[in-house]
Amino acid sequence: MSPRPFPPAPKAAVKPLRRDAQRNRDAIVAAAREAFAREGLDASLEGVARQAGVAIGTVYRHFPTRLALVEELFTAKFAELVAAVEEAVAMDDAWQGFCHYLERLCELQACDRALHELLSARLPAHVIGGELVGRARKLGAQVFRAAQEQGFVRADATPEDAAFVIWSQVGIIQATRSVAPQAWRRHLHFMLDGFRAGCAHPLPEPPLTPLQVDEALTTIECPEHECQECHEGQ
Amino acid sequence: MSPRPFPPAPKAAVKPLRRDAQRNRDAIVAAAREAFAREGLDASLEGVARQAGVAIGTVYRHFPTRLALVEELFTAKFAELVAAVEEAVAMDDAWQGFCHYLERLCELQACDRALHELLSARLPAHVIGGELVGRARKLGAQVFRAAQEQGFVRADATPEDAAFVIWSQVGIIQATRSVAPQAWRRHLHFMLDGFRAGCAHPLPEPPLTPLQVDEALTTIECPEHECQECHEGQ
DNA sequence: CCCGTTTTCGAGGAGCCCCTCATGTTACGT
DNA sequence: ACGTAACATGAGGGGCTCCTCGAAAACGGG
Repeated sequence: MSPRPFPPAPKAAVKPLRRDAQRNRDAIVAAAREAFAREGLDASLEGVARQAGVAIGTVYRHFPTRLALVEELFTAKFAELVAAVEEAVAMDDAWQGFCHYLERLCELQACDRALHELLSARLPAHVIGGELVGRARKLGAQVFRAAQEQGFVRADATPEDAAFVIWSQVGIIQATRSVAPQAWRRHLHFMLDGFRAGCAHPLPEPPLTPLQVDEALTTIECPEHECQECHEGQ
Repeated sequence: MSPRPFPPAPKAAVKPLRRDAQRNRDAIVAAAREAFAREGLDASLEGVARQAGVAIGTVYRHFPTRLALVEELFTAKFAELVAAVEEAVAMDDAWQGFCHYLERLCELQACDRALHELLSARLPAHVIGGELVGRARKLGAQVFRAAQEQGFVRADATPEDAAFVIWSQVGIIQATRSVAPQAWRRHLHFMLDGFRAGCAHPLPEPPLTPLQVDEALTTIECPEHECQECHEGQ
């Protein structure tokens, strides 16, 4: 990867932070990155503050809401994801593109618990990834269809079935991470074989519609009961 | 059989509960069943008490620990599971047995969030299911091997790979339950096709060893804090 | 009907977390 | 060197849950 060719302030207009403030902000982001990767989206902000060596109030000054912090942390990751899909699209062999796409996706999930919670359902994706997620999904569908049209992927599958890969890896990764951190790759390849044309047997259920996937992804799976994040107004 | 001089205690030996106590106990169990099915193993015991119409202290009198309550609720379910596997073992067509086993397993998971947390990793299984779980696993392996020996299941898979089905369904069920409650069946059939001989392509990772599965299942997935193994690269 | 035993009740200590805000501190332009 | 806006602090109020324990109530055998 080459360094960014763009001039320094493409999105300036942001007030420069005071030096100490910037330092603290960086510490918070670093601590949060670790905590969220390890503990998921519910990581304690007080823990983050402790780890960063600042008071809790400072965290709230920089990131008025948990969502703001999550956004800060994960737009980069989402960009990585989009990059991966774009690579996949560009591949000649559509099956290899398909594999690459899913493999990269799972790889990203595997190192970051919060990311796979995000990808699975935990927060309104549009709030976080914005158009990045939309773009990734559109491109992903494209990759899928290419592989299907070239006859690699079974005809009765749809791009929505790729969601099964994401959703299923959540459990696999969580269960095996401490015992065999790469086991998800084995599972992925079982699933890839399941997607192949040639050994397709009838499926008992219709595919999810894009809308259903959308709902499943937007439905906030909060820790039961009432979820404050459902309420838009802060 | 000769008459015993002692009052028989064939399997009871449990002190009879006072009538009101029994009533409360039943109410607690019923409320807990609902709450655990809906909210998982972390369901609030105070919520259960509220729902059952008793005070929190009463819950603790009947079930001194959360584990005791879970045990009460789930030994029956585990027995159902064992029954399902036994049916599977008895089937002539080993592939059908295999399918039946996995389908039934997933069905049980699908209606009960706590159960699939239990089956996945959330609590030391030996504490709960005791020999039931052990028995189910042994029989499950038998079903698997039969299907493999009859040439239905790919040769490079092992009984341990069946754990992937359980683990993966956790995410699927959670994500799709509110939108398409039967979607897990579709996913299951993708996986079944992935297990079939005939379309097997090389797998990138070795299978888990029985011991690894055991560790993964016994490792208490505590609510965060303790597992920092998971970090690797960035 | 009475009284010992069993059972229930629910306030309360302890822990963890969220988020706010009045107060004190610091950086930086002039 | 100084004033001020920007920033940091952390106690504190509000929630939720776990679990304990002494006092009060209910049961049921004699």
